[in-house]
Amino acid sequence: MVLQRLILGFLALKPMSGYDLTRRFANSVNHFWSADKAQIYRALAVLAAEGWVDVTTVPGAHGPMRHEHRITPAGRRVLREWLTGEPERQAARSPFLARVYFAAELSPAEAGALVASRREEVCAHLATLTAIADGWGTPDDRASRLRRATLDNGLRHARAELEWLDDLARVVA
Amino acid sequence: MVLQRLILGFLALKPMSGYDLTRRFANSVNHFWSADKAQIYRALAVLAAEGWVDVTTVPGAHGPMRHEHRITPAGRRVLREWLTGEPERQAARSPFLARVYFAAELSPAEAGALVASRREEVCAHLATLTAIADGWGTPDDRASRLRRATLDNGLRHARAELEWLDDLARVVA
DNA sequence: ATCCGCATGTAAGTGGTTACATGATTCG
DNA sequence: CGAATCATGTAACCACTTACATGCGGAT
Repeated sequence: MVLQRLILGFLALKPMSGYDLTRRFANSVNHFWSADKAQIYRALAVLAAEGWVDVTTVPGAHGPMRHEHRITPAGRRVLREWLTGEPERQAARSPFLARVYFAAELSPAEAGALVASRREEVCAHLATLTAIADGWGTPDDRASRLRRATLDNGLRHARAELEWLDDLARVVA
Repeated sequence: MVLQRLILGFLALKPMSGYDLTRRFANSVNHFWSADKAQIYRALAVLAAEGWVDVTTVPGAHGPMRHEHRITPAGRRVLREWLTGEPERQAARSPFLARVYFAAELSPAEAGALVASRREEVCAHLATLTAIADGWGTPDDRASRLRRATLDNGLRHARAELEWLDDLARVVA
């Protein structure tokens, strides 16, 4: 569902092939939504069947044929309805917190290693987000500011996680 | 995988039935892992088939028969291996950030409503976590402090989200 | 020739959700 | 007598992941 809507969002900007969308997902929304090509091709088939996109086959600039997907008026309606509709609730699922919950089974040293490895992951993630933000540059219009806000969200949460890890390090010791 | 390990974690504390586990999930780890009974019963069948739990049928105190699941030494080994093993990476997926990313399709008023409704959700979540924390009382041993830390994680992230929403409100206006 | 990037998809499996289905006991 | 709680599960479906499979065109 959300994946379909995200694809409609991208196609509202310009027509794209499954390949284009796969790259887009990888380098512009990957910090809050990951999707691989198997999923994307399937979702595109559904969108076409629903009449939310039209598909035309065009010769690729260098290589095989491209299937270009263009959003239809019905597709735009669906996109708007999603944006203004009821929020979907996401089930909380954190494998790391699951480990922390049962970390009393571990020695202080082992628990410390668990926390340390998490800290490294979060630092790496923070660095990734910062690099993406630098790459995007300073946002100048409303759309850019909103896209940038999704990155800031990740940055804030990463910093919150690091602060919490500092507390946790004291608990496991 | 993680669900199976969580169940082993609970069974390491004491033997339980699928019903017991369902309630446990609902009222002690729901803030970082949700699981419904259909999943839990399926996972228990797998754990039994792997030889990580033993099942005995005992008469229920009031009602039908209970299937009591007891962790085996092999099960304890699997639990320990999970706790000390490589961290599983979780795919980021936030339906709300997905909307924000494409919120330029909305009017300022509509985008404002989106942000406001999110704020209410987060406030409600914060209240829920606070209530759970009050219900648990002050942790006195290591295990309790670790369990409590999983709640503190949620509290920190909820507060970070609220701060970010304040920034976002300025962007959409 | 061979590898890389472009471009398309299918198949099998895992994990999670929702709805269905049954039946006992206890309390009002 | 009916509703709630205890207690068990199955079936169908949806979303996501991983691996497989194919083939063109351009660069080394």
